[in-house]
Amino acid sequence: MELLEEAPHRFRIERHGDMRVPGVVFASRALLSDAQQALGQVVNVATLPGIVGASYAMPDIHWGYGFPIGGVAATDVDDGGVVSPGGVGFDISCGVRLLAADCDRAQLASAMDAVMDGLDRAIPRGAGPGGVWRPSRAGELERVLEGGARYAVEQGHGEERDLARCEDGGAVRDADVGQVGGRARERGLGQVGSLGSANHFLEVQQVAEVYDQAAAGAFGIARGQVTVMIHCGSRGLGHQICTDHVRAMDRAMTRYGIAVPDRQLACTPVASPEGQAYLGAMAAAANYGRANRQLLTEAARRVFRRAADVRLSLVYDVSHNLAKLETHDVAGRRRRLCVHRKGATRAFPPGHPELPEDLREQGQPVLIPGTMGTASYVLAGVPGGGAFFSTCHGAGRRMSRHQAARSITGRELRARLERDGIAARPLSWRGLTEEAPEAYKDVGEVVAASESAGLCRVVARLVPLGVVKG
DNA sequence: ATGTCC
Repeated sequence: MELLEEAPHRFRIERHGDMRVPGVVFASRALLSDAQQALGQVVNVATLPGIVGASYAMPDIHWGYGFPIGGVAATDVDDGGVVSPGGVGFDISCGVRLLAADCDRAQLASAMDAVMDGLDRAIPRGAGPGGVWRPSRAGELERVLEGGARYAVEQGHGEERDLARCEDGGAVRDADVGQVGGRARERGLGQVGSLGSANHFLEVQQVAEVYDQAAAGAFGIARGQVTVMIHCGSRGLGHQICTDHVRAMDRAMTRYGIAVPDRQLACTPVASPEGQAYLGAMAAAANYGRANRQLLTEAARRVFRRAADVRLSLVYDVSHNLAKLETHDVAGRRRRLCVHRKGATRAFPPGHPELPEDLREQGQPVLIPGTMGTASYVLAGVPGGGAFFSTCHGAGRRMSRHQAARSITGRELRARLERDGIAARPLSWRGLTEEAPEAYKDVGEVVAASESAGLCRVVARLVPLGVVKG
C-alpha cells in the first residue's frame, strides 16, 4: 500500500480501482508497521456508496470485521449513502465513562483493600449472563432500550447531573425496539449492568499528570485525584443485533444494486427499510450500553461510599463504536451524514452547540482506556477536527490473545501488577494474561500521534491503582 | 467484542 505523508502524522492513499474517495490515515510509520491488512480495509471502505471526504483511520488502526478498528466513514444520507453494521462493530456502543472521586490517593490508601474487595463482589463480569439489574416487570427491558441511562436514573440509579455529562444526555431518541430480535432481547435480559470480558474493565486510577489545566478544571479533575474508569459495551444484545442485521443486509444488498469488495461490508442505503431497521436496533443497543455504564456507576458508588466514605461524580460518558446522523460542512455545503465511528471517539470542538454549557468552552472530553497496568488518557476535542470530529479510542493489540497468554502466567502478572502498586481482582487468570500490557501498543504513542495530527489535545494522564476484570 | 461454531 502506497502511503503519501501529506502532513505530520497524516498519510494519504490516493484513489485507485473502485475507490470513490481517497484514504486518509492519521498515524506514524511505526504505528502502521503491522497494519497492512487494516490499510486494505481502509481502501475497501472507500468504495462504499455515498461516502464523502475520505475513508479515515485513527492512529490505533488495526484489522477488524469489514471495516478497520479505528475507522471513520461518513456517508451522505441524501445522496444514496449507506449504513453498514460492520462500520460500527459487534460491540455496539462500547464506550468509556470516567468518574472523579472527592479524594486523592493518600486519603484512599487505608480503605483501598476494602474498596477493591467490595468492587470484586459488586461488579458482575466475565462471559455469559449476570448483571446488577434483572428486568422483571413486563416491558422493562424495552424501557432500558428506549431510555438508556436516563431510564436508569429515573428508576433511582443515579442523579440528574449524571445525564448532563453523558453523550446525548444518556439516551438517543431514535431507538426502535421493534427491530431488536427475540434472541437479542433474550441475551440482553440477563446482562443489564455487567462489564463483560476481554479488554473491558473497571479501574480505580489516580490523575498522574495534567497537561491542560483549564480543560482539566472544567472537566472536574486535578493532579493526584482518584478517578474510576468503566469500559464496557452492550454485551450479547449488541452482538446479536449486529449478527442479525449483517445477515439481513447481506441478503438485501443486491436489490439496491450495491456490490462491495468484502461481504463483511454488507450495507444498504440509510433511507432503505433495512438501513432504518439497523439504525433503530443500533440505537436501542446504544441505550443499553449507556444504561449498563450507569448501573455499574451506581454499584461502584455504593462500594466507595460504604468502604471509604468517598463520592464519585461523573466527568463524561462517550462511546467509540457507533454510527450517528450528524450535519457537517462538506466542500462548503451543509450535509446530513451518517458518521460511522468504529474504534474511534467523537470529539466535538470548543463551542459545539451539543455540548453542555459548562464544557462548551473547552470542548468535549474524550476518554481513552489504556492498557492494564500502564495508563489511560483524557483528551479534548479541537477546532478543525480532521475526520468529522473524531479521534483515537485506545492502544490496539500487538499480540494475539493466545500469544499473550503464552508469554506470562496469571499469577506472575498479578504479582508484577501488585509490585507496581496495582491491586488486581480478575475473574479468571486466563482473562488477565490475555490483557497483559506487553500484548498492546503504547497508548502514549497513539495519543501523541492523535494530538500531532490535529484530532484532539491531551488533557491528563491517569495511572491505575486497582483493576477489576472479566 | 461474543453463551469465542447453528
